[in-house]
Amino acid sequence: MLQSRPTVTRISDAIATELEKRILEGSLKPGDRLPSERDFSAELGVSRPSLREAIQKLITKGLLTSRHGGGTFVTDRLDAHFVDPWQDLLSGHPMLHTDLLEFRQMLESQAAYLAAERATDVDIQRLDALYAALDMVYESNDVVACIAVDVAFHQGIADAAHNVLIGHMTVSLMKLIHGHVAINLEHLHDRPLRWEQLRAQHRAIWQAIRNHQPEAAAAAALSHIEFVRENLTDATRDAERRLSALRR
Amino acid sequence: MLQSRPTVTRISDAIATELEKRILEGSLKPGDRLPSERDFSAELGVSRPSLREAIQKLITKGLLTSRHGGGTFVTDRLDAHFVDPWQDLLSGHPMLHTDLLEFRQMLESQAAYLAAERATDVDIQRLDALYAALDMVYESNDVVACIAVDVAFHQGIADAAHNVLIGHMTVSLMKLIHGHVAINLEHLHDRPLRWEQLRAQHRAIWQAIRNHQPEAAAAAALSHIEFVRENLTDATRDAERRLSALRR
DNA sequence: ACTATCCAAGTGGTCTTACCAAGGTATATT
DNA sequence: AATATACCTTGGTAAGACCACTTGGATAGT
Repeated sequence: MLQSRPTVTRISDAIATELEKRILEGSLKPGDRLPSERDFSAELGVSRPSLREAIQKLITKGLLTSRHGGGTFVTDRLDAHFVDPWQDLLSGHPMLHTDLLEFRQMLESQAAYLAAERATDVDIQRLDALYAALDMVYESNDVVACIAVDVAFHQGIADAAHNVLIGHMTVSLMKLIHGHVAINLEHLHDRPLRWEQLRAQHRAIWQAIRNHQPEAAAAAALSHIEFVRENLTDATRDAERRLSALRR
Repeated sequence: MLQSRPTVTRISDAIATELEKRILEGSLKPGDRLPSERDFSAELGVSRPSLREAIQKLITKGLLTSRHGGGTFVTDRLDAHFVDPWQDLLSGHPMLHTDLLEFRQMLESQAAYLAAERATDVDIQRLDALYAALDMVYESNDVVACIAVDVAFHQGIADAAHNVLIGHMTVSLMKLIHGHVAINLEHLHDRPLRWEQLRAQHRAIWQAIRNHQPEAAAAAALSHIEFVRENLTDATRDAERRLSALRR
C-alpha cells in the first residue's frame, strides 16, 4: 500500500502527500486526531520512522501538531487563513450580512448542483441520515439542536459536491453564519406556516440531489436561501422596531 | 551536545534550527555536501533517525536536497523560503486545479452578474480603462504585463459587484491563480486564433456589464472560464507529454 | 597502453526492536 | 467520596541491520 510513488522515491514523501490529500479532501478534518503512530504505521503498511518523517514534514508545514503523550492532531490553519480576515470584518459591520447571504446563496446553489451531479452512494446515505435528523429535530423545540443539524445538513451537501474549495468555504462560512441561523430560527419559531415552508425547502433540495437533478437542486437551494434572506430582513426589522419602541 | 533544547522538546527541531543557523551564518554554503548521516549523527551526538527527521524538515523547507546513494546537499537557491501555504499545496496536488477553476467559474460569473446590475458610473469608467489597457497590452509580447492587467481586469469586475465577500475572495484566489494564468498565457502565446478568442471574451464581458445585462455578463464570464479550463488542460497535457518525452 | 566492464565500499532509505518520558485513566487507598 | 497511586497508551529517541542506488577504482579484455 502507498508504495506507488509517482516521481518521488521517498516513501515518507508519499505518506506526506497522502495525508495532505486526506486533509484537503476532508476525510481528516481540522481538530481530528490521527491514530497512534504504531497503529497508523501498521495501517499504512509502513514503518514507524517513515511515518514519523512524514508527520514531521507536515508539522513544519503547519498542517499537524503533536502533543507528547497525547496524540497528533490536524491543525485548523487552513480554515483560519480564509476566515480570519472576515471574522472581525463581519462582527464589526453587521451590514455585511446581506453580502454574506448573497455569497452563501451562490455557494450553496452551486454546491447543490454539483452534489446532484456527483453524490456517491455513501454521500446519499449520509444526506439521508442528516435529513432524517433534520426532520426529527424540527418537531422538538430545541433551537440549539436545530442549528447544529441544519448546519450539518448544508455541510453534508457541500461535501457531496466533491470540490475542496467549496467544502472549506462552506465550513468557514458556517462558522460565521451560526449567529444568523439562530436569529432566523428564533424568528420562525412562532410562525408555523413558514416553519413548514422551511421543511419543504430542505426536502426539495434533498430529493433533487437524491434523484441527481442538478438544475432542480440548484433552484431549490437558491430559493431556500432567498427565503432565508427575506426572513432575516423581517427579523432584523422586527428587532429594530422593538429597539425604537424601547427608546420611545 | 545539542541536547539543550530551549522551548522545544523535540530534538529533531533543535537539530533543524541548528542546521538552519549554520546555513544562514555561512558555515554551510549552498552546494556544500553534508557529512554522511552516520558520521553526522555521531558528531552531533544524536541518533540517526533524529538527524533524518531534521533533514526531512529542511528538505520540505527547500533548504536541503538529497540524492539516494549520493549525499545530502545545501540548496543553491534560497528563494524557496517565502511560500504561501496554499501555493505549495496546490502545486503538490494537481487535482485541486480543477476544483479551483470550478470555484473560480462560479465566483466570476456571479461577480459579472452582480457587476452588470450594480456597476456605478465610476465603476464603468474604471472598467473602461482596464479593458483599454488589456486590449493594449495584448498587442505587446510582454507576458508579465498581460498577467498583471488580466488580473486587474477581473478584480475590477469583482469590485464592481459591490459585495465585500466576493471582492475578498477574488483577491485571495487571484494570488493563487497567478501561476495558472502564466501557464495559460504561455500556452496561448503562439496560438493567434485562441489569443483572439480571449480578447473577444473579455470584450463580451465588458460590454455586457457596460450595458447592464446581468444574464449576458454571467454567461460571458462562464464561457470565458470554461475556455480557460479547456485551455489549461491542454497546456498541462502538453507539459506532461514533454516530460514523458524527456524520460524516454 | 587503453578501454570497458564489473564489483565493492559508501551513502541515503527503510524496517525492527527496544526503551524513555509525558498524558490520561482506572483503580485502590485513605 | 476525595485523593493518590499504578498502569496503560502515546509520542520521542536510540541502536542495529538490511536494501537500493552512486561512485570510483580494480580488473579483465582488447
